[in-house]
Amino acid sequence: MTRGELSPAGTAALFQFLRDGRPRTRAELSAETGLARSTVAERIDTLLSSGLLKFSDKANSTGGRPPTTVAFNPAARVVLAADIGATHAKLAVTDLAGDVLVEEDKVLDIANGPEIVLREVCDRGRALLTQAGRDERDLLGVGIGLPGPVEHLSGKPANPPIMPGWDGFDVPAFVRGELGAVTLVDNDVNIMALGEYRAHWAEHEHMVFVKVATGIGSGLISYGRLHRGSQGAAGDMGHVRVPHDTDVRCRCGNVGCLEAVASGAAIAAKLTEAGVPATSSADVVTLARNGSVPALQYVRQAGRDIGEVLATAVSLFNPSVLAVGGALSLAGEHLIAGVREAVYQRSLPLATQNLRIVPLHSGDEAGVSGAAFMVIDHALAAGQVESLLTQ
Amino acid sequence: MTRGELSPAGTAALFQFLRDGRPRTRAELSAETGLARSTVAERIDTLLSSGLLKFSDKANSTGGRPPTTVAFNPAARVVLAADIGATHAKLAVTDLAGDVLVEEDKVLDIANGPEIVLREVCDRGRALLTQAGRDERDLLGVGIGLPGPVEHLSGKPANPPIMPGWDGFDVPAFVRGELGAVTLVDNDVNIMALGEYRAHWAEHEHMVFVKVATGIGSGLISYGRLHRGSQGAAGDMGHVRVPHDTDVRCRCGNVGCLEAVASGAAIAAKLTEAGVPATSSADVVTLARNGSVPALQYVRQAGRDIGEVLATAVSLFNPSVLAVGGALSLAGEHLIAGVREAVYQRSLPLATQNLRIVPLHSGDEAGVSGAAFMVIDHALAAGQVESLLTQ
DNA sequence: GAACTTTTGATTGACGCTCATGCAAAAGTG
DNA sequence: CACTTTTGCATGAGCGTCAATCAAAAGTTC
Repeated sequence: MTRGELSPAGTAALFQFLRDGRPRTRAELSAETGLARSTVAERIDTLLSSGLLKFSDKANSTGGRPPTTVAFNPAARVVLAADIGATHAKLAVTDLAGDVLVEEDKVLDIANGPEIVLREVCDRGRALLTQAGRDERDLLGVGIGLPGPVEHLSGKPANPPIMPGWDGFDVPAFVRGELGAVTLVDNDVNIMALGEYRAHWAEHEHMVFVKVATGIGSGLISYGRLHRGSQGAAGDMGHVRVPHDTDVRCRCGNVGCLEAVASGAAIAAKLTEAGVPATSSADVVTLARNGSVPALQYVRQAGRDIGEVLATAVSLFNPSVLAVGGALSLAGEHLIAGVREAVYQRSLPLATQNLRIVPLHSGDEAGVSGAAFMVIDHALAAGQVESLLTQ
Repeated sequence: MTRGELSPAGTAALFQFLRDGRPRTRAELSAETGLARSTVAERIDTLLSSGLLKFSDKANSTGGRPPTTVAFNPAARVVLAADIGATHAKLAVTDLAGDVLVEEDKVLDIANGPEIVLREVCDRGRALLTQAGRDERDLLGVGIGLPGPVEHLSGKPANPPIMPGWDGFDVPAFVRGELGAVTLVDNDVNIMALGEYRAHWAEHEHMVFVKVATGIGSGLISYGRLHRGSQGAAGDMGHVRVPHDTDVRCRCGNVGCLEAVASGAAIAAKLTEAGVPATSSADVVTLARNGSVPALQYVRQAGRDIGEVLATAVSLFNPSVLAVGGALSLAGEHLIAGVREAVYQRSLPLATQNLRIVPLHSGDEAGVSGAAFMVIDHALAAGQVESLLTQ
């Protein structure tokens, strides 16, 4: 009787050991998993020929033949990631480590509706694949971030305020029709949170990410996983009440909403009123960078206001990392300084003693990186790897 | 070659299918799992003899011999659960469905320190076991809730404000020494949240539970799992700022804390000041039940204040259930009415359209029930069941 | 360069788990 | 009582895992 051909479940289980990217020798794997050397060897062979593993450097010899090591091979497949905003999009092809291989910024108008926008994304995606030297058969999946609430399970936008024509549109079905690949969708703040978390803070359990731009939103990571909420609406911060400024009217109809007080749009309005013309977050950032005193003051105060709300989030959610990103965070350290000021003042010592309040480390790649991780986490999870072994 | 004796992993996997308590026939299990009839039969035998399954009613005949059904047997083991408060404790022995078999309320002072308190809990626990007709060998584990922050992984209280002598005490080691059973510990609000969730809202993904008594705290359930936070301090609501009343000083040194405005202690103080003497939450409840107008007004206003903070929690966390419990919630519908008023006013429609704001369904059993579920979930999870099969 | 050490790949038989099958007894229905 | 369906028991085939062995490969040490 010859030895068995393959055990998909067992092989996938071994692969999970190697997901972290650290190279290991066969002997180490045998010891770690408790499997026999022959079993490990056979499974390694399967994984090597599927491409999911690759040979790594030889380890140091201890007097005899040095052991070869094998490691996760991020180049086995690629992911197409799209971070779609209201007026432009960033596309990228990443490897399985979430590292961007090629990327591209595109001007597009989300208001053109899903067919036009998504077809363009798919067309440019194909071009990027080619540019990266890969093709559609290498696609592990497609990850898309959209600027509005998304029901993640179905991939359909849910009552998005700024995406005419997108409500209920079956994004995964459309993209699958174009590119033939599994497609996952989430809102842009969530994928930024995921990208920042997985790229820089994965050893922490809980994180809060806040994006301050034209609007204000946040993403929550609980036990390393995005907390999406029951409507996919978790992280909404824009219409939380700020503990002062209760007279400011918000477009939502309420008063004192954070977005009406501390968003890029709100600051621009305040500046204009103060005689310093500004219409957008970008204007505010430019002014702040050029040393405009009122701009700096307003940005810092916005940081404090946001910090007031984040103090509540910190008390409730008790994260160990609070990351601040979005266009307004590009106006130097003033925003985050205001956030720190308010959070440390308003939170109990227990909640802040191990809390790090940091600017976004990922820069503007956070979105596509997170979209990629969303796909990678799904497709490389336990129970999904088997399908990658046959090919 | 005879058929194999047992496959612990596979048998445990079959058991997970039956965890929901629904009786099933062997044929159904074979179809659901894809396993052969003979394999299912053998595993069922193993589970029956371990006691984890029991025979259930016969299903209806379709013309021939009616199939027997098997179901999860909650009586296979028992759990000792303790919900320890500042001045008294509730102990219970539950079955594996979390149902209370026997229970007991005890007066005790947490300030006596861990040895005295825990020894008494263990002694009474043994008595309760006997009363339930079981003994220590039937113990699946012990679950304990404590009135302060707990590092759940180690089971050690972490800087508890009202538990002198408990800081860093190794509760699981002590209890294991007394009763020889696995012991899990968490704070009392978390176990109440878990108890309420598992007993009444398990089909929902996300829940927020708030306990309003002498203090104010909350427990968060994310994807059916307690979100404990990085210091085990998640859910702290007492020192979140209320968007008005910013002049009220709190014992924590800050101003405008929710606890200084809306807790049972705060209401009692306000009533006393208004000429209606009251010193505790219980006094407030009694007054409110007797129709004291100022008491009703203050309770309702406390509900609004708490609702203001919960509105933020709802926006951020986007639960589908918000459960309100704690001593003050016993003062009729006034507290929850205030909560509803503020939450619905201050939250976006997307977050509230599927939100239910409900009083605690579990009553004062929520704590022990949650402590039991904490143990059950841990011990009956994938990978833990195997150890129960050998015996 | 030779002897030694350690890893690797290939081979083998033993063993245990799962499956499909068959059969007789059990326990109902009509 | 004939019929139907479930159940328990037995059997051999197939497959995966393991332990053991051996020879080749690839370094280190003297």
